[in-house]
Amino acid sequence: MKKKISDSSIHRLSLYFRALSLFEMENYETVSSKELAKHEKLTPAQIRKDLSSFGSFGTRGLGYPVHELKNKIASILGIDRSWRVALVGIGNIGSALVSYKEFMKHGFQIIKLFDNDQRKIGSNHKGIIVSDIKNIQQELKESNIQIVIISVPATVAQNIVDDVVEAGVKAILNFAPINLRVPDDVILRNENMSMELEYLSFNLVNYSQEDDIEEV
Amino acid sequence: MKKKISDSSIHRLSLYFRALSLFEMENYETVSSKELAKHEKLTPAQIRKDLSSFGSFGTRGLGYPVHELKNKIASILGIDRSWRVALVGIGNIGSALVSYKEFMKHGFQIIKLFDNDQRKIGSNHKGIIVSDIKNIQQELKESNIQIVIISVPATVAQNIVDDVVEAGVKAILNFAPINLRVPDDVILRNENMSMELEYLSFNLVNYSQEDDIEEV
DNA sequence: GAATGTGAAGGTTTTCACAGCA
DNA sequence: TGCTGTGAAAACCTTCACATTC
Repeated sequence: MKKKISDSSIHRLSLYFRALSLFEMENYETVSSKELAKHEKLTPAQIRKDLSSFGSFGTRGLGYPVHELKNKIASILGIDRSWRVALVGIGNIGSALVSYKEFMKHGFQIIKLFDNDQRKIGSNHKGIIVSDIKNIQQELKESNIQIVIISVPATVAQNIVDDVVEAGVKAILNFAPINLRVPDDVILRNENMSMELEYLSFNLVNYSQEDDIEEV
Repeated sequence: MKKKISDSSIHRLSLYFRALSLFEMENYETVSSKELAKHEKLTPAQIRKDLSSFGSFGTRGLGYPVHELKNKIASILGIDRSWRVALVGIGNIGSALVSYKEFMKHGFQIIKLFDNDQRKIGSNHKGIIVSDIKNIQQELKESNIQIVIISVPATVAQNIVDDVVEAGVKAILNFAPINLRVPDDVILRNENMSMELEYLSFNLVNYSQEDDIEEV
């Protein structure tokens, strides 16, 4: 057991979960890898391979039981429970994330907010009082926070992450456009929104229709 | 020429650009693949490979000229120019993106906003008057929009994308948690913020320290 | 001496194709 | 018959290692 699961495979599990939620709402009992593949623009073989690394969930000749598979994936992804999340930096992006319903839907409960701006400290965002970042270590521990979202300017992000790590948090989602250093036992992911726009511009510049005629 | 550049390679170019901007600010003249690699937690070989698919930018024994390479990458990524961007859906996420400075820094100018909410239409966000989504096709064409950002609820996203495509836009960045259909000549990228949180929870659940002892 | 540029090797991920089961 | 589960093959991506250049 316990082969390494690839990053892309984990990401695809999120897609499967989302697709299955939709199929469930439309009262599908079962769904085939082919249908799922079509829905998410993937190949049936890939879906079967992905799922097979966690077990045999389907029935030959029939497909996968929608409700059951959805629950199974939720459990694999760890979104069948509630996660205690804190968010640091109540700027543009930060405020938007506090109200972002998709997070709650998947069990990510933002229950603590931090900022260093005196005007924001003590204010109420969606029922949460903003704490002073000075007390972050203590408060993260007290509230048993499991995941921290960083949405502060790049210049201060590393210092904050150091505090967060020292407070014992093992999972961090970083929106600051900078590469942060964390110890090996801490999982860090970056959300870099410019990156996808740059991907678009790269493709607009390099692969516009006309080019396709040429070869080699 | 014209080998296919991989998605991850394009994404890494964005990282190189960011790192080079920093090195430039610190007045580095040249930088080696080793230094860049350390900065972005990659391998030197990978950086050299990535860059070599676009040309020979370095000097053996010396490294890469920071300023020049930065400009070169900007040109490859197409961020050495200004892009005309429209944003649809002035909700939580939408409003945050309008004020997101990283976009402007990389040449992505949000110059049109659309919404279907009568209370928002006509209002002013960062100097832009929100247009009625009814007129989206005409206004996208009139303003020569090249990239559209979708930040509307999942239920209405496909309809809007259909309009956007019909207006001739070839690049779309989608924040709605749904898989959108577009023709082959339109580039669509998805920004799925829950996905990264789910990646974190997967790892918290499946790979906590203790497990590492076991094998096979 | 130092660091690039790059074929070749090695590793990982995806796809194929089919045996096996409902 | 229809669709899963899975080894094997193919495709893709990363790392190695070294000849080459400054």
